[in-house]
Amino acid sequence: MKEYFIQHAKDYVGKTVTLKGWAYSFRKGGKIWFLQLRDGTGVMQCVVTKFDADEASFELKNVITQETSVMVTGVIKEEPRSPGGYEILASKVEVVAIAEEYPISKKEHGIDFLMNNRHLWLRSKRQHAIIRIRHTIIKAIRDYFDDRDFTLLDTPIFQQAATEGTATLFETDYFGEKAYLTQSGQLYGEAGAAAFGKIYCFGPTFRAEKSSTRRHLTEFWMVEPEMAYCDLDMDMDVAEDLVFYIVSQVLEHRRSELETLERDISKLEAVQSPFPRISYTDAVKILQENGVEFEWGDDFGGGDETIISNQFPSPVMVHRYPSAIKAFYMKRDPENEKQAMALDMLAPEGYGEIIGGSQREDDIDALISRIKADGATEEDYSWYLDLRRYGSFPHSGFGLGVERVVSWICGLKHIRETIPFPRTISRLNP
RNA sequence: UCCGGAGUAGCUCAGCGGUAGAGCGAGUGACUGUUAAUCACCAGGUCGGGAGUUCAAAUCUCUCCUCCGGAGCCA
Repeated sequence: MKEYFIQHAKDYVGKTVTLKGWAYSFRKGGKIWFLQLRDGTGVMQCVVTKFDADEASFELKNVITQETSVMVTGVIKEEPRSPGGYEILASKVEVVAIAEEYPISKKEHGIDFLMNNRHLWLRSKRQHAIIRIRHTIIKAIRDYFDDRDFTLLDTPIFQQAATEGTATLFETDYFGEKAYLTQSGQLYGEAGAAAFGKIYCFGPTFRAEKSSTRRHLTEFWMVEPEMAYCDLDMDMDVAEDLVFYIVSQVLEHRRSELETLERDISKLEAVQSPFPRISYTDAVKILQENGVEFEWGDDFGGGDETIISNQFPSPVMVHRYPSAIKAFYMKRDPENEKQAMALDMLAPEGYGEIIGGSQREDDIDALISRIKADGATEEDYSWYLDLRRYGSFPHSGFGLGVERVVSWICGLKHIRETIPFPRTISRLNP
């Protein structure tokens, strides 16, 4: 049996079709009633009159409630008076299940109420638009790597050792042993780069940070490419190219969703490659010129990132951070030991860091001494060190946080709306 | 963890020592072009929990809980 979806309504003009969905809203009259039918792909106005529909269908106006599941059969026609430009003149309306009084109305609600009803809130226009843009962003990421000879390498979620510092690990019991939820697939990605040349991993990531801010989730999605025979400049080339591609795909395929969100699209259209690349040292100068008391060696706070990113319409890449504030696996700058071959990409409009990456340390002795300096042992990282023992190679990669990108592209005030069921420090349900 | 704000009807809020309120939503009725419809009628409450002050507490005090905003923390 053929299925019909509201987003393809223009292909159905003049045809009799059956639409299946839920009652989004309605207006009831004495001899006519209007039903806005939502089917997940769009909203269609259904017109039910005493003359065109059978009596049983017409009388359903007395029992139908918001979010009642219904099937409507009728002819699709163009209609300027309809919100979507098309409507269906119903010959038959069938109720599948009457909905109880729906808690989410079209008026204002507080964020706590909406988050408690997240499973229902997803049905509303705005959330629908965000999740569809998220989908397009994720598809763009996958297409980007798949089309450029990267191999997908799925990395484990249960891990034995930390990648990004032990303070933010979620600990779990693994048959009597301690295991941790992954903070990053990177170390495994490096093994993959030695096997396949160019790989990416893409999956959920967990950070037990006690951060309660508009840009932190405890569970978020990250894509991490890792590339053999790739230095920091090449790494930045890929990061820039990927983000530019994501933005262009959203602009091409999700314009109406951006409009639903009232996103200033000109800000996205202003994103142009090449993206600016500045060193950490230059970034410090920008801060100082803007009156911020900042010393070389400190890490940027949220406000600092905003000042830096506001200098540019495109995302800006800051490279060569002080090695002291960066992870053990990052290669030192051959020209300055105090700097790591690291890069962060900061999104425009104050959305902060969307990418963090680096050229990796390929010298085994340097790695071992830093592992020890962090209080860990060679044993803890024995398989990782094997990657340097058996054909060490220059390589680089980065991680892109999907929700930060969704938040920026959608122009959201808070990251909690970027994922269907957000996990934050204060929310585990629904 | 710190600072600030808030918990009153299904929802959003007003009331701030003296009879528990409004708008929206729900319900009932009218309407053949509605877009957050309009109009009329109507139901709806352990004022976050506990303790205290007072003749009297939604209102003042203490305490706990929850949420929100910011800071810190955080590739």
